[in-house]
Amino acid sequence: MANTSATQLRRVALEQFARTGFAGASLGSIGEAAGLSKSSVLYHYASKEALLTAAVAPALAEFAEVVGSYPASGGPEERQRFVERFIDLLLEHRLAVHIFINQGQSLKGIPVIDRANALVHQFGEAAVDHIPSVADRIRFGVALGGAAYTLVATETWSDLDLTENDEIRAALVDTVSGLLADISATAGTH
Amino acid sequence: MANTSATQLRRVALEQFARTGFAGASLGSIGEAAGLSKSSVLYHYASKEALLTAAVAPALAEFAEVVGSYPASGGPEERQRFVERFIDLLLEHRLAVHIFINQGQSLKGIPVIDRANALVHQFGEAAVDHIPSVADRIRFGVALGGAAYTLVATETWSDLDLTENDEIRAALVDTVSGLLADISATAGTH
DNA sequence: AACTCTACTGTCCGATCGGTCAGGAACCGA
DNA sequence: TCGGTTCCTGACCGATCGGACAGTAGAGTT
Repeated sequence: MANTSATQLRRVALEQFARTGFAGASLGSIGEAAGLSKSSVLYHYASKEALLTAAVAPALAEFAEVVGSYPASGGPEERQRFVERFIDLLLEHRLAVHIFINQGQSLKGIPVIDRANALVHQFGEAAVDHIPSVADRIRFGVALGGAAYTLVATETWSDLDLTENDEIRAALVDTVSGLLADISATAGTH
Repeated sequence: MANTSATQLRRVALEQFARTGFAGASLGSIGEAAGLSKSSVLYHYASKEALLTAAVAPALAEFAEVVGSYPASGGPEERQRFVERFIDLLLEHRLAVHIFINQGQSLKGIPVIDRANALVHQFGEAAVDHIPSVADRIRFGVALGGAAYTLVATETWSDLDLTENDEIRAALVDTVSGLLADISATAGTH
């Protein structure tokens, strides 16, 4: 029941949309990779856009939850918990995150992408709100963006299994926590 | 002489290839944005692939130079100089870097992209060679990948002029240097 | 005036795109 | 055995893609 054609299509589509881009991935090649015809893809999902929506929906929901839990004001232990949640989100949904980051602008107009863009914007505003200096905002961007990018790059250029790799998770949490700790140290003085 | 149709086309093409993806950007839309017809685009560049090649050529040349100057063994002051060169490269050629990072896999087979991929690979190998621990490799990835991503994201979601912004450059150099300093500190002990 | 070269364009072509539609095969409870 | 539902398919359509090609306007040259 868990491995239906519909879920298989979602998986394949997510990967191709992330790798080749939404425009570059054709319904035919997605169907072929899933062992189906183009017509069958359109049987399960009414349109290419609907397939994209279904493919990124779980990531979007979890992303919204994590962004909502951002501790604008809070102690270092709350911040630590947030970083871990964020890293876990990136690990689990790195393909969807890759789509949001790299195609968020060119796919404007597609509702699910607009919702993701709104979340990113809201996240950025919340962060900028309590991070006054340019240097600290850059640090914030390098920390979170760097973590997101590193996961995609690692998967692209090596063959490590990221989902089950606690060492990588720990290293990411450590690096990002370190960067953000520098921020709260200086931001706390304003 | 500097602002010919050919150079204008290169600029427009670089931006559209980065934003919409190589597959998503059509010769017609590139020509339209440059005030020319699709036929004129193909007059100046024999094919879409040739246009891509011409658009990223300067970035690729400089990238090769910078990667070649990577100080596998060297003091902290050499490392500092390398970081500054790298950040300047990202600032100047961030659109091309964006293409290399995000479309390097899907555009395999195009010579100029293969050359860029080889450089990235060579860069990664050189780094991994003298960075033994997983934690430090992650730190390395977050530092350089995060810097590259942050520039593109900043340009995407804000309207700052990055080329002339010394504050951002300084913040990036500082952040990346800090991360890499942690690496040389621990890597020196092996 | 005739010629040449450069920059540019409109038209046409085959391939591929997303999407529609009619229908086939397997299984269903009645 | 039958009608209904689910899953899947090939054939087809209009649009758009990258690219080929013939031709034109204009500036120089002789």
